[in-house]
Amino acid sequence: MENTRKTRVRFAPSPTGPLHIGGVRTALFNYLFAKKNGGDFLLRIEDTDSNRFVPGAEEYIIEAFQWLGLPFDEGVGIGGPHGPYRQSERRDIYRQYVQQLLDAGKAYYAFDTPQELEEMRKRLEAEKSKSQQYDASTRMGMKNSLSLPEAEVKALLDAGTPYVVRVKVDPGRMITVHDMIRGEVTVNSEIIDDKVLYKSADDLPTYHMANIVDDHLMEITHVIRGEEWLPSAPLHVLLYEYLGWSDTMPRFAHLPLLLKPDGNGKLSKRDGDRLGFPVFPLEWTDPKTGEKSMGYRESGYYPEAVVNMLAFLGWNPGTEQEIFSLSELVEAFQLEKVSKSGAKFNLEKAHWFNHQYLQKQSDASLVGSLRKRLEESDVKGGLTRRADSYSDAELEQMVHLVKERLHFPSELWSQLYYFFNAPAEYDEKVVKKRWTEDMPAVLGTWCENARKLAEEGKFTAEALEQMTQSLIETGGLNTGKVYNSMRLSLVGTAIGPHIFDIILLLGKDETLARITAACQRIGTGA
RNA sequence: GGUCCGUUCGUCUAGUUGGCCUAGGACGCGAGAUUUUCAUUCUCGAAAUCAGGGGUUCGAAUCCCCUACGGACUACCA
Repeated sequence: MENTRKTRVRFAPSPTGPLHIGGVRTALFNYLFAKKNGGDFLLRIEDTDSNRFVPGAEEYIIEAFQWLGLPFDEGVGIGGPHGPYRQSERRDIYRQYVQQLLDAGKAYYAFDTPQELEEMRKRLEAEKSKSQQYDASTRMGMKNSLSLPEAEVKALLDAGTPYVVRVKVDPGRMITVHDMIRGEVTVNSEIIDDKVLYKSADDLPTYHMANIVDDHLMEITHVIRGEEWLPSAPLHVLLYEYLGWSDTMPRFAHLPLLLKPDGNGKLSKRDGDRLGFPVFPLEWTDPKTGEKSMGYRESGYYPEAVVNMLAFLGWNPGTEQEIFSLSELVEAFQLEKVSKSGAKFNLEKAHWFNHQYLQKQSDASLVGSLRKRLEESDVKGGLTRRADSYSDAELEQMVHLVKERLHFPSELWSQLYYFFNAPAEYDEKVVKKRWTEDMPAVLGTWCENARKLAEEGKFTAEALEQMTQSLIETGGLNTGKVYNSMRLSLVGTAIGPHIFDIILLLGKDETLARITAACQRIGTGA
């Protein structure tokens, strides 16, 4: 029977804010598992807490997965035969199953007010009682349909007294969860409390109830979620039993947590702010405070790189391959290979992954972001030529020169700015180390030679290099000093690709102008 | 406090049927090579007595027990 069911998994976030990167990883593992097994990947929105609802969060989640390239087969935004997929729209469905539990004596009404619950906890704490929970050992002292006479319960109900429905957990049973990652986890039912299943506050079930009902109705075969759910998994197993669904209960897999890069503990939004890296896939602006949080997309990450990096946090194929496309990940993925312990997020490695994916991009595809930055500079002024005078082909050649050293497209400008701005000043250290008194004369000759070559139509890398070499040889000059002085004149400091590549892209006129300017300014200024 | 989960280089991890592990790879770090510079690239290197302690065994990172430490959970939140 197990074999005949199609694999179906779900990602079930709450719309309480932007999607955390840990949530993205949970979703990714669900996706990989589903696709590996030819199954479905659903999106269900768990909005049973009206207090924490944040406008825009649902849209954010959908957009994030579009950007990441992890499409859902079914769910909010797509539809499907098991809808609605938003829990707030499933009230009537839940009510029916809560009633079933009530009728079967597996759940009961409780009328305790928040203050009364608070008092109970304080009292039990003062008594140093082993457990401070609402359970078999305490429920008879509270106001509920188990402790109160039937007539009183009916009167309370008829009067419209607010109530919750709690699950009735009988003590003394061993409940075991078969976790695909951790193996068997067994607990005594006495440590499970009579959790609230149905809230009076917003007339909706709690996570525990909604989750079980939906997973059953949506024919979910595997529940793959974060480790924070492991402690409540036995309750869920019990609920499947109470509802009579044990035979189709999904298999569980609890994923290790994503930890802070430094110290211990769960990765949080604050860590991102503190350490300056994105914790969310997309940029997010808090609708209440207007506070902005950075996103991977806006920071220049490639979605494929984010996916690849996330896949390797807590999972490993067991081979030495690290760069995986999505389809390769699907192919290689095995839930059994997910590690048990939490994984610290590593920013350096994230950069490295992005570097790898940036190298796969074509030069032409990077021209756009260079041009955008160029146009911004043009507005500020100070460029040697107007932004629109540069052709795509020209920019593409520049991109080609520096691509291999980039981690992000945004670094293009810091690697290429000198093509667009003549040096405003010259790096003093380089001047001291490389520039000699005879340099103006040497470079003056060089300029004359270059001009001659240009007249002969031989302003090429080969010819220029040959000319420079013979100039050095005949003059008995120091190679490093000459080349670096040229670089200093052209760039302003000692960085960049091969000097003749720079010269060719700068063009004859700009090259000669910059060298001439350097000879005058460095000679006289210092 | 209670319950549960976890613990191999700084970090992510390989290792899962005990011997091929004097513990492998990657990121980062260091050195060297190449280069006119910076970066890239390449090569080499440092880096885990496998949390600690007891067993079992001819032999343990791998099996068992204990301890320590870390984490999660313990709401009418998910």
